[in-house]
Amino acid sequence: MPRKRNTRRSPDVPTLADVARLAGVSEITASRVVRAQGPIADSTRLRVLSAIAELSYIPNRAAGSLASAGSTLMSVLLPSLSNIVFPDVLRGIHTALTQTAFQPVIGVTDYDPLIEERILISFLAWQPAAVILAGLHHTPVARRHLEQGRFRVAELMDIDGDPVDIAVGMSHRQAGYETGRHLIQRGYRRFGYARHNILTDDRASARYEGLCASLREAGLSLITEHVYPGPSSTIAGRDTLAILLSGHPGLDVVIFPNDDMAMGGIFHCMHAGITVREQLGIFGFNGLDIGQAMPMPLSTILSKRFLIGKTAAEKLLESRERPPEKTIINTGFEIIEGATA
Amino acid sequence: MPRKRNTRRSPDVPTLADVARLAGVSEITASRVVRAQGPIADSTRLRVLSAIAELSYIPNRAAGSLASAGSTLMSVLLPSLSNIVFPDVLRGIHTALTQTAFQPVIGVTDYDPLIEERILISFLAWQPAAVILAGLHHTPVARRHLEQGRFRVAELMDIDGDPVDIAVGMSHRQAGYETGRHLIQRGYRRFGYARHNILTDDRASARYEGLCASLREAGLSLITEHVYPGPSSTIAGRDTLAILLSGHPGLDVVIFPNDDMAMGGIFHCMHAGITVREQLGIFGFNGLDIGQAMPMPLSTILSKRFLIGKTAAEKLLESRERPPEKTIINTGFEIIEGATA
DNA sequence: GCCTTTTATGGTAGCGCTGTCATTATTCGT
DNA sequence: ACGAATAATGACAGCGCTACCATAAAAGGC
Repeated sequence: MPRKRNTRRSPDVPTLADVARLAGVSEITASRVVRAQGPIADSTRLRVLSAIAELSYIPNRAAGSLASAGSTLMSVLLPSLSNIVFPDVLRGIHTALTQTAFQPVIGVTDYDPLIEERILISFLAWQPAAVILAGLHHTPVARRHLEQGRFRVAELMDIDGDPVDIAVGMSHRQAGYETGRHLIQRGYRRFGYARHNILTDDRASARYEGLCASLREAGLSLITEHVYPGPSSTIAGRDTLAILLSGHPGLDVVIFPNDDMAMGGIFHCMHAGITVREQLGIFGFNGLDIGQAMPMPLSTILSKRFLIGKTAAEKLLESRERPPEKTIINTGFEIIEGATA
Repeated sequence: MPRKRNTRRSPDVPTLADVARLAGVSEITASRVVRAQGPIADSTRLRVLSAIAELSYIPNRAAGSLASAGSTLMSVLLPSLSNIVFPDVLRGIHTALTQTAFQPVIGVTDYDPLIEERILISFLAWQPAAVILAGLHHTPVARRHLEQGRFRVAELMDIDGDPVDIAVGMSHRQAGYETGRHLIQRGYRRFGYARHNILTDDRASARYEGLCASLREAGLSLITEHVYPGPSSTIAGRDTLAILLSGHPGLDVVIFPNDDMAMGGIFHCMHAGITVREQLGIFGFNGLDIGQAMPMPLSTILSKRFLIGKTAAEKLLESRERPPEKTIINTGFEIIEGATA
C-alpha cells in the first residue's frame, strides 16, 4: 500500500495540484498561468486565477527553484546598514527591481570578509540569479565561488581594482586626491586627518591614500592623524577633533572619512568657540542631506549611492547570462564646496 | 532508455550524491553530517567533511526546504531603511540570530501596507520559519496569511493593539502623552507640531494623538501644525519650522515626529538667530546619536530600537511552534531631557 | 549469556514544481 | 482546399534533498 501523501506537511496548505484540480486543468497549465509563461487561453487563465484566489494559493518557490534550477533572488551583501550610504544603495537596487520578478535578499557583513564569505555561501544555497557585493576585496574562497557560480556578480562602490564581472562605483583614491587638491587650492596647508577603526573599510583607506598623494605632490604632508578606537559616529568625530586639536593647535583643516564624523567635528567647533572655515576647515565625505541642511553646509564630496545601486541592478537585469567581458561603470563624484572648508 | 540525468543543471555543480560517493557513504549519512544531526561516527564525519571541502559543495537549500517542508529563513519586513530606526532594529535581529542557523531575509515596504502584503506573500513562498514585521496594522489579506501560516510572527515597534502572535515595542501613544506632560511641566504653553506626509506611519500618528490628549487634559491645545509635503528629512524639519514660525511667531515649543526633523528645526534656529530653549523649545523622538552629539543635546525620547529587534528575534527562537497565547513585550522608553526644551 | 537499549548507517519514496516532448485544435497562406 | 505553421494543453520524469522506516553492530543490564 502506498504511503499516504502529504504526511509531512500541514494538511491544508494548497498546492498547484489543488489549484489545477479546482480549475479543471492540468498542473502544468496552472503553472504556466502562475508564471505568466507560454500561450494560455483567456478563459483558462481566468479559471485558474480564480481557483488561486479561492484557495489563497501561494506557490512554493523552493519547489519551483529546485525544478527550474534557478530563482528570482538577487543576493545583496552590504557591510553595514548603520552607515546611511548602504540604505541609499539599497533604495537604488529596490527602485530598479520594482516591477521585475526579482527580489533582493539582504545580508550584512559588518565589514568582515569572513562574515561576507559565510553569508555568501548561505545565499548561494538558494541559487540566486545575481549577487551584489560591496567592494572588490573578498576572501579567496568567496572570490572563487563568485567566479565559478552560475549567476551574475556586481561589485559596488569601488572601481579601483579587478572586478569579477561588473563594477559600479567611483574611484575613492581619486576622490581623496581631488579633496587634497581642492583644499590646497583654497589655501589650506596644515592638514589633520580623523579616522575610525574599521580597517576593512577599503574605500576610506583609498581616499586616505589619494589625499596623501596629492599632499605629497604639493610638497605637503599630514601634520597629524588620529584613529578613533571605535566605529564611525558623530561622537567619534567630535572627540577625535578635540584630540587632534589638543595635540596640534596649529591645524588649519581636518578631513574626516565621512560626513557623520565631520558633523561631529563641527559640533566640537561650535562647542569650543572655533570659527569653522576661518579658523579651521572641516571636510567630509558622502554629501549627506543632514550636512547640507546645516546653517553652514558641510564641505564634502557627493557620492552617488542611489545611482550606484540602481545602475548595478539594471545592469544585472540586462542579460540572464554572465557577460563575456568585465564591465566597469564609473558613476563619478562631485565636490560640494559648502561653507565649512 | 532513461534520459540523461542532470540535463538542466550546469554539469559541474556538485550535489550531495557526489559528496556521498566521494566519502564512500550513503546520501543520507552525508546529509546528516551537513546538518549536524543524528549520531555520526567521528571518522565518517571527517571523511564527509573533507569530501565537502574538496568539491566545494554548497547544499541546495531549495531542495532541503522542499524535502523538509521548512526553512531557516526569518523574513523581516521593514517600512524603510532610510529612517535609521530600522537599521537599528535590524542590528538587534542580527545580533540575536548570529550563531543560530537562522538567516534574516529583509524586505522594504515603503510604509505601504499593499507593498507589505505583496512582499509578505513572496516571502511566504520560501516557507520561512518566522516573520517579523513593523507595526500592528496590515491588510486583511496579510493578516489572514499571518494568522494561518505555519510560522511564528513578531510585530515590532508598537504595542497599542492586537498582535497576531508576539508584539515587541513601546506605547507610542503614551510616549506622545508623556512628551506633552513633560513639556507642560517645564513651563511650555504655546505648542506647535511639525509633521511629514507619511500617513501610514502609525507610530508617529499615535504619538501625535497622545500629545494632543495630554494638552487637552491641561486645558491646552496645539496652536498650529504643519504637514511637510514630503517624507521626513532634516531639510523637511528646517523648512517646516520656518513655516510654523512665520505663521505663529508666538510659539514657545515645537515638537517634531523624529530627531532628524528636530535637528532641522535646530538648524533653522541657528540660522535665524533664535535661541533654542529660551526663545523656542525643540523636542524630537528617537534619541539618535547625532542629536546627543550636538553642543546642546537634543531633548527627545529614547526608543530602544536595538533592544526591540533583539528581543523579538530571541523570543521567536524560543519555540519552534506558534505559541498558544499572544505575548506583548513592552521595552519602554526614556525621556532624554537634553538642552533644547 | 541473552535480551534490551543505544549508536551508526542505509534504502526508498516523495516534497511541489517545471523542462521536455507530444498531442490536438485552430488559423493562415496561397 | 490542403499542407504548414501556430495556439493551447497535457503526460511524465526528475530537480536535490530529507522523513520515515529498517537494519546491523556495539554497549549495557542483570
